[in-house]
Amino acid sequence: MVIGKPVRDRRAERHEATKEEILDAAWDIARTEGLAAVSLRDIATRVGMRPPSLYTYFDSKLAIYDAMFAQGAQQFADAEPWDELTGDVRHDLALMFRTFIGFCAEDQARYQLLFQRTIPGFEPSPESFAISQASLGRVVEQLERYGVTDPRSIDLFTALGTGLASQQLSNEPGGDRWIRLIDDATEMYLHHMETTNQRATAKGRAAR
Amino acid sequence: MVIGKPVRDRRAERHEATKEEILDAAWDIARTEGLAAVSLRDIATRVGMRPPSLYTYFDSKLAIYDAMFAQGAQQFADAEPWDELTGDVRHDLALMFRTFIGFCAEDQARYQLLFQRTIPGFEPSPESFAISQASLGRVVEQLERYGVTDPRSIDLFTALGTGLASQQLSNEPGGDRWIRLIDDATEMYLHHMETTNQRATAKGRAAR
DNA sequence: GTCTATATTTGGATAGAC
DNA sequence: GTCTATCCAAATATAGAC
Repeated sequence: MVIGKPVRDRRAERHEATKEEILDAAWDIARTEGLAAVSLRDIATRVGMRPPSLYTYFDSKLAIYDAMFAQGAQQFADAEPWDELTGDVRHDLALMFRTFIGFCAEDQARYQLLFQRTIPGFEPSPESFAISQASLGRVVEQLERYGVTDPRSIDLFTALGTGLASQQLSNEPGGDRWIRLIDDATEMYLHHMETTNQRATAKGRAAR
Repeated sequence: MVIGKPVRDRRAERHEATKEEILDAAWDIARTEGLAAVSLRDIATRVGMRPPSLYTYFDSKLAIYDAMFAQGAQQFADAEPWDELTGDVRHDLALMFRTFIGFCAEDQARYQLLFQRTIPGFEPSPESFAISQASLGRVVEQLERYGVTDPRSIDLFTALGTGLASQQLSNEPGGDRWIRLIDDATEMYLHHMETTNQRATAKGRAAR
């Protein structure tokens, strides 16, 4: 009788689990001490290792930042609310704003890592960057479905979302002073769509 | 005959001049290597000193960051375009956007230091912070002159400006892709003013 | 896979001579 | 005011034993 190869690689699974644990510790530090304050020493302490042992899992500190970037970008992709779209422009735009701004406001460190260049020497690998680019692409596609095809209007949309998120985070982290402006911002942007060369879809207009 | 006290204190003047030199060096490093990469060692090298000598001028590294913050806030105050206002709402709002966004886009490091919390452990002293708060206050006053008294609308204004600046800096530093949207943003915001409880002043309306 | 030991660099800060 | 000397701590990273 022949013994088959095991289907699961328990060693690899364990390895992956430990990598996750290390990243969790790194996020903890980033959130409490600041993204730039992450150190191998502190990570090691939290996971109960000595610093050199981390090199079994990551090639360098920047590799850890990169893995964090990939995680954050994936979380962003997972947060996209495509299954909650109703076809009503007003509702759907507000939903997109809310999702983006909520995601940003949820975690300042993650926002810094994903959307700003704050760590000297760090930039995401092409693979990690691709994840976040894909998410942005889906936002653009969705806007286009509502007739927003002018690149300038798309840029204005992202600027509005970023502005609300950025102000919320830097002036009142944890609060909702700018989050509460999402409906106003949506209304304002809707009017912009209607008065430039943009057209809301028939369904979108009908729902008003 | 009595010899009067010297009017100028040459020693103090020299001291101030050296402080400026040190801050200039710090800005150079911040702009080329990143704000977080500023170190006493590098500053000292650039000004031709040994690191300990810097303590004659500043009590600590954070004190240097604080002095940089004060400088940046003062530059912001000086950049305010109050003498270029015409009384035309459209013109003046666009001018305010352009001034703010131009100021931000000019220097990423300065933007980071003034408007974001990116250096672990740093926060501006009350004196330095007051400088930037005063500038913001003058912006608010000006908006109020145009009838924008609703705090929510004021917050929406700052969010729009911040969003354009932020997107410009993080996606296309040195470019003008979002800067070119200022007139569109102004138009959009103007309509928001007109449709909420805001009123443009008679003079502002008349000029349209 | 984890450790000890170690290298190396960097960094902020102080003491005290000149 | 500037320097040397020094401290101390933190930080990333490697070598090699277990």
